[in-house]
Amino acid sequence: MSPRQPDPDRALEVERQIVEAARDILAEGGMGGLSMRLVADRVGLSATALYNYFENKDGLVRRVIEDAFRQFGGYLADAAAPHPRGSLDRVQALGEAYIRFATEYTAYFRVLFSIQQDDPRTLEDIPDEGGFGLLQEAVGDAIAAGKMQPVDPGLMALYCWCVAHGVMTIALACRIDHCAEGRETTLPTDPLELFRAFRPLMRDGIAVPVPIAVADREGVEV
Amino acid sequence: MSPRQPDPDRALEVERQIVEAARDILAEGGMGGLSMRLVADRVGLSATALYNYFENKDGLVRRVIEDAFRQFGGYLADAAAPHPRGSLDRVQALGEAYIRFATEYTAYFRVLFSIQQDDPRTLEDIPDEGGFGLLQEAVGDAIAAGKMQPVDPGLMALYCWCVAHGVMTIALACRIDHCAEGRETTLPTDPLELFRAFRPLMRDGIAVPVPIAVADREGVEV
DNA sequence: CGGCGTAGTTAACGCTGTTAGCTTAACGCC
DNA sequence: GGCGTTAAGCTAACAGCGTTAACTACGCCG
Repeated sequence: MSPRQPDPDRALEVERQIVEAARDILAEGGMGGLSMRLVADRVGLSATALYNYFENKDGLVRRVIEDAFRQFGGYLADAAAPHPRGSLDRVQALGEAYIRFATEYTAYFRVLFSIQQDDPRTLEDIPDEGGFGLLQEAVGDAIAAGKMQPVDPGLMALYCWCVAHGVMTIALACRIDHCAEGRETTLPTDPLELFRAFRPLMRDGIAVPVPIAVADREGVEV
Repeated sequence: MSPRQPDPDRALEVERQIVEAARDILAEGGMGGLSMRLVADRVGLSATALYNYFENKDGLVRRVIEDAFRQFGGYLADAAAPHPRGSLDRVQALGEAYIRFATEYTAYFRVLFSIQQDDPRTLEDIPDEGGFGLLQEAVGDAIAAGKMQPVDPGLMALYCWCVAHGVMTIALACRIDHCAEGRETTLPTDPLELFRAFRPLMRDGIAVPVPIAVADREGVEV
């Protein structure tokens, strides 16, 4: 016995090339442009050879997504780094970086947060450690510093995430400018500008505040 | 001459059956389960016959989406009807109906607001008249009634939409409960509950308010 | 050298959207 | 009634997809 030994280094190298090709194709033409045969052509293999490295197309895509999530996490971390912990600016910077990443790497974002797939399990590992944990930490610090409402940091972080994610997904699915047709004032069509326009509403709320000290001084009026 | 006349009534009836079959298949198995041959089988035609009624698969899907958007608009209108115009409850009811529709008709919602497609133009007509216009109206009334911050109603409506949409798309793409792993408190995993948990944050903002009357009385403390 | 396992190949299956070409049926007119 | 015209359907086919089965070339070890 003792047949031919597998070469782990070479296998990893080929695997890396496959993932890289798949990533490029995905970034170029989106999910619809990705096929096993095309990936195989790029790395100079036949389509069936890919099945030696990945169980199936789903496995390959999953791998690309994992890498993209890691890159996403790094992107967010870089954006947060310049801002001091406990500051609202740090939270805002994370939100804006979220939008910028989605704008810059739209094809990735589309795949990362597609609502098409029936099994959201594939996404459950990476975003938490990468992105959401970072946001939750920043939010927790800001709450501890008295800059944000003293609520559950997880809930607060999730809320901030929802706003940024909502802005981006709506911007990708619909044309915002069309929502405002026939209006006098114009809405920002750029997602980042829109997100920034939301800042006052996020900070101070959508309802007219009823400050206690003022409320018992006179009738509620704004 | 004088050849055979086309029968518009029958053509419309067949077209209706095709759309209905496509809608059902979409609701059952999502976008991935929809194929021309399957639709054709359901209505007792061959796949190629569908091309007499729709330009291609995209056209058929677009038609189904249009219908779904109309249904969506009606769903929202029904939810808003019981609440008086100008009330915050009406706005909140619209938001909750948004979540409920997405939960109840998930397959529709996935197709309606997919971020996969590269052309968001297809979505641009219906949602405005159906859903967004309604929300914008409710928000405008609430602002006029002094219940909401006096900002551009379009911007305010878009903000509310982003929150609801963010909640739903995140819930569909990731598992919320996994975001909170290893935490002491638990986050609501149900989208509707989560949206309701966000209500205080939406109302009063995420930042600690600094009421003027209180701020100059003592140091800022919460 | 003989055997064995790795890493690749080609051929094929069943599916997809879509087109071309053919057939059937209904209608009005002579 | 027969005929031309046309709507509406059909089958066959093409190119592409993910995936499996069967086969081949290569290198190691005993």
